Amino acid sequence: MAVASQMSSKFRNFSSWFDKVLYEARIVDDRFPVKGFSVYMENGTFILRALQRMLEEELARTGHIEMLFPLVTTDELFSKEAEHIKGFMSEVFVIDKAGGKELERKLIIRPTSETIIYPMFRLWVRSHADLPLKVHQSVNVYRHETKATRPLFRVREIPWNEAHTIHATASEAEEQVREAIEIYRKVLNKVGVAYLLLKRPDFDKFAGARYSIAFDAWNPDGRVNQVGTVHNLGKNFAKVFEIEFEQRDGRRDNPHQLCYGFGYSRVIAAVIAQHGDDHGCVFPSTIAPVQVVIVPIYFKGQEYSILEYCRRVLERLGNNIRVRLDDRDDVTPGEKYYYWEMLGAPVRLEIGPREVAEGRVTVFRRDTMEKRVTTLEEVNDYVKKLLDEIDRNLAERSRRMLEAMIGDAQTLSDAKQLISSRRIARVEWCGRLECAEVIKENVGGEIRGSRYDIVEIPKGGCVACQQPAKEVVYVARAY
RNA sequence: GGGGCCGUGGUCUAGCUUGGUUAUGAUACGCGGCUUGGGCCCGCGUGGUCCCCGGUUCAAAUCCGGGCGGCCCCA
Repeated sequence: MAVASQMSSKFRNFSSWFDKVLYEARIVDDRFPVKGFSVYMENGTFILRALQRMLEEELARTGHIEMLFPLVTTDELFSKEAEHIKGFMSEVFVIDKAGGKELERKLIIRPTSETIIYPMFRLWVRSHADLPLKVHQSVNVYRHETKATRPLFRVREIPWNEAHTIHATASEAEEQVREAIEIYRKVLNKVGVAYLLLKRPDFDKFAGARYSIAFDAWNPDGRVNQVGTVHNLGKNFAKVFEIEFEQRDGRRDNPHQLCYGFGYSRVIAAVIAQHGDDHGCVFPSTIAPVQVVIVPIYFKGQEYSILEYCRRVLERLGNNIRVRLDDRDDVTPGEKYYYWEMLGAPVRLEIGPREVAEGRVTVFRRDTMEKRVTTLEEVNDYVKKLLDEIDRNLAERSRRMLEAMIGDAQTLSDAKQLISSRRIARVEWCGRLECAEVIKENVGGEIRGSRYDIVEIPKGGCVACQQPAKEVVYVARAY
């Protein structure tokens, strides 16, 4: 109950807290005059690239090859898979003019790249020896969101990584689902983002998929933030795109396919939203643009010796730590503290006459706002350990917050109570669409799915109809 | 999809109800001085299509219509 009633202002007024932080921490500038399109400033870009590197490293390690596919498809290709087109048509950007003239063949800007990549897969895949084929690309996709756009969360230009794989058998495809989940899990762990791993209900799966698994990150306003999804497409797309391969026994068949996507901008949003506080961003060391900032505290006449000592600390920290010496002399230390706290630097070293005299360094950790003291000799080890400790603490704190946000509900009104107090409701459901609609209408949140990572067995009746429940599902408002 | 609120220097904001001097203040920015252990202080200076288009009026930041953009609530 007392989950977040008090605490920082991100829980009280998430939108204005978030907008202010994005702007002041120089993550994105959302003042670009086209709705849903924003500018990634230096820190946003740094973090995006850092996430990209981490993810692509995992993808490469697991045998994914990187390619780059075109931005556009045709409406003929786009319309091949019936469910797919139904799911995306309403939010697609179309180019129908070029050079002032109507195009005889309209172009569709990718909202996702199945219809761009799969015609090529048809050409490339010949035999079982070509499989598995695992391809990925980090690109922007475009969706004309009709609901209110929100910076990083719901935008019309979406930076993400999408992977597309082809497999000979259903069980290999199943195995690939697990690998994909593991890849995303690793990256999200490195930045301490806590999420629910959910199998989406049938009515909410990816358009054209057999089933969809999603990573829903928690958010201070109670809405969940889908940061990644893994879809098992079965043979649906292979059939309509006529992808075939020759098996060992010479028979031809359609292969099984997966596609999975990892939303960079939404992960950035999750990191900021989950770890941030009243002072601004709190970044884990894995993605912090500046991991350690050194703030000299000058005193008249001692500027030189203090700065000299700072440089010695800087040298000891070596090249493996992203460290910055803030040697501005027209800004007071206090102002620098606020500045670097807003920017989310995990560690700050304060160095004034005391430290110089005693051969010590005062160490401030951003996550808990605590200060400790170490020595010049030990500063490197101390800081390295502390950075790891901060990463662990952020992840742990965020995970606990997620757990605290989840509440069990036996009745619709209990569930409604949970949703309106910005929490996530766990309920039992019979699996019928009518009841999903009843839940949505009466509770104010939608069924996001059932746990994929653990088994939860329903013990009672559906929260809506009281008939025997088939699954335990999570209900929340969503971005 | 329905309803409500809002848009004023880079940022936040007063003024709008009841139209009428040079659009208010803070912050930021630039220069100088003083300071430096949590946003210090003093002086001088820069910075505005009052979101856009149209209308009403002698006169519009202010009233009306439309558009664009943002926030919130409901479905």
